[in-house]
Amino acid sequence: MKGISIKDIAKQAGVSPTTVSFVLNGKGREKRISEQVSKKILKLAAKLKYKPNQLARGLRTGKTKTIGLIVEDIANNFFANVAKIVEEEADKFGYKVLYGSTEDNLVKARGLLEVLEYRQVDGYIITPTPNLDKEIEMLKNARKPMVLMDRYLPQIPTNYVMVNNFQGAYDAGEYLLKLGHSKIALITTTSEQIQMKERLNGFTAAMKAHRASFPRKFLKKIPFAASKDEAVSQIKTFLESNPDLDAIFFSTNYLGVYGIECFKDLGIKIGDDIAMVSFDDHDLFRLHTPGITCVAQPIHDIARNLIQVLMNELNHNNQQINQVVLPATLVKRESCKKRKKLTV
Amino acid sequence: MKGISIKDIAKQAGVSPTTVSFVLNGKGREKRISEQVSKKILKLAAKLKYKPNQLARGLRTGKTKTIGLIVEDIANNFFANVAKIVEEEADKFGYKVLYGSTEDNLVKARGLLEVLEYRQVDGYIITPTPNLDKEIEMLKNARKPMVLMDRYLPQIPTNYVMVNNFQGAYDAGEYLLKLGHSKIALITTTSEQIQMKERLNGFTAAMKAHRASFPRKFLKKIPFAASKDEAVSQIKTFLESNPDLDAIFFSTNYLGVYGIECFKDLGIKIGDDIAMVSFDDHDLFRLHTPGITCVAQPIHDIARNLIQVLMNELNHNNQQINQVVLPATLVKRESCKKRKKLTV
DNA sequence: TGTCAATGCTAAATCGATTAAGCACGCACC
DNA sequence: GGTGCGTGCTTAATCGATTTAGCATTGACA
Repeated sequence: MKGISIKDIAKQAGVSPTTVSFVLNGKGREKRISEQVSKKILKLAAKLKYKPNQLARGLRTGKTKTIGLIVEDIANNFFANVAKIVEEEADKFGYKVLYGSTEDNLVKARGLLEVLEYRQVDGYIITPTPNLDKEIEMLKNARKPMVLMDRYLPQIPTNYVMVNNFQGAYDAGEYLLKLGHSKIALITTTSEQIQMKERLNGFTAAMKAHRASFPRKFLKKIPFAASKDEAVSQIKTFLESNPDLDAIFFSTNYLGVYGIECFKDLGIKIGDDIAMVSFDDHDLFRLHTPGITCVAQPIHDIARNLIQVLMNELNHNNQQINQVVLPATLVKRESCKKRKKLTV
Repeated sequence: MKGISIKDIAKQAGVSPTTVSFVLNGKGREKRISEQVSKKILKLAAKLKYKPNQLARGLRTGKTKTIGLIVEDIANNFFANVAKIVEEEADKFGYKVLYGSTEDNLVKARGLLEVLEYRQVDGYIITPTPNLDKEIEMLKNARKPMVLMDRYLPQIPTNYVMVNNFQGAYDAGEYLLKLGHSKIALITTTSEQIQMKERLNGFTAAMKAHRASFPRKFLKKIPFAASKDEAVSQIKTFLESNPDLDAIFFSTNYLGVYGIECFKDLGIKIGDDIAMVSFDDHDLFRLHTPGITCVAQPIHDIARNLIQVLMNELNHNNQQINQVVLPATLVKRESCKKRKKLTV
């Protein structure tokens, strides 16, 4: 039932637990333990399948070899994929992952942070919710290793790993313009978070750069807290009151998914009646008929960079701040065709 | 930097750490600590925002208040959704979740189990890979609280929570027959795992019950280890060599997704040229045009039952075995129409 | 007055590892 | 022969909580 402890090995080897600890931590040489004794201990440890008790070790050293991962929603395609690779990468360094979803809710995020502190995680990967500034600031001041993902807090310089939201949205806008579309709407959320702002900025910059008009009425913001049904109904209303649109850019994957649902319900044919691009890729976008053009995030790179930055902090107590911005890729599918009719 | 410990409270309250521990663990009455002292300690603890050190507590009590969750693939819709609810439910009982994906690979599963043991999790929720019998048996013998999910090992009586695979597949088969289809294929994996066998059995039972023929050549097994491209190409070959099929039942969500991809590539119109049903629901199935009929698993119920069974084991050291089988729901969409042409 | 029990609390061991400090021994050197 | 130093190991404290055993004090009762 109970595991093998360092004492058991010590007893069998006829030495003190200290000696065993030194050897098993690779400090045999440094601590001048003889080759003979070292070998004997290592053999015994292997034979008894000794597994150090992480709790005891953690209690003494203050390190748990665990990292906390806070995502917006683990059931969301993007976050689930990142989480998976984060876990794999962390494992390579001997770290395990404790995770939780915030639903972008401040209270939930606070709760998660509290639990993670309580569990003494060594480092944090955080998708910050709105107004999480104070908590992030505190972690920063406590010099906790931490990386933000998907978004950052402009007021607080921290490590982060993100996709280039501006460029992604810019590329999408430019692409639609080059296909000949001119009446292009942007459907986004009311969220004031930086990633959403950047997507808005990138899109409008593309419009401006190509001297295309982008009137207010072509910008639809869906309340951040809206339920799925509310969001779908708002998008439908928007579509119905703007029947002459050429194309729509959806600023996140779930809005894009809702959009498809609206088009389906309203009998609007994607590609033929209207062009669409969505931020983020998704099985649905790939396999939908027609396929949905999207701005894909480099999920593998994001996850790898997150762990790399975190490990840097954990191991070298780095002072410098790492801010990684990765390029987004425009994946062209059939949801965007060249505009045929030159007049409405 | 360092947290508040029980000693700090003891010092400030002018009592011993023992007393503080008793009170904070709700044993004040039992251990005959006076109301006065109890109140003072509770107030101080609240004021200082005392958080017990889980490592120390775990070291002493042998409990970590952590459960290990082993899924097949956290990036898979079904598992991600279950994981999310498992986490929420576990949280209600004060438990955190450590998770990992096996990719249905025995070696990965062994590695995960080892890490979880090493981390001293209190209980396990496991999606067993093939040939994991020995490890499960060992956990069982060690009386570790454990629940299997999605499948079980017929040779080893254990707790499990699953959907009724037989009934789900039966319903799907029967539904297709009642729509007038007769040449119905089943595309499944070569996996010998129980959940896949049951789906096969349920489907063939429906055929038999309705005296429909189900020739060998209508059963296609895709090698369990096949890559996505291999699988897609095999499905295509199968479709091309059986051009007169009325309908296809895919036994898992990812095969259904591959199927859609094949139909798309081959220019086969789902619903019109062929009917399809897939096991598991998915955003893609819901929003595809036409919508894909599927056998949906009760994800919430599954997750809730998993935690309930596990908590039972954890708290009452239950001896009895809990085997929960939940009903699957046939979600009817447009991918299955009534058969029109009575002759080919 | 002495015994016993109840009351209210504390001392100290414990979980299993890490680590600062130091002990004993042998050898070299003046 | 005493001092100093390197070698090879051990002792004991420590992390923070839990828990067993038990110590004072008080009051009841014979």
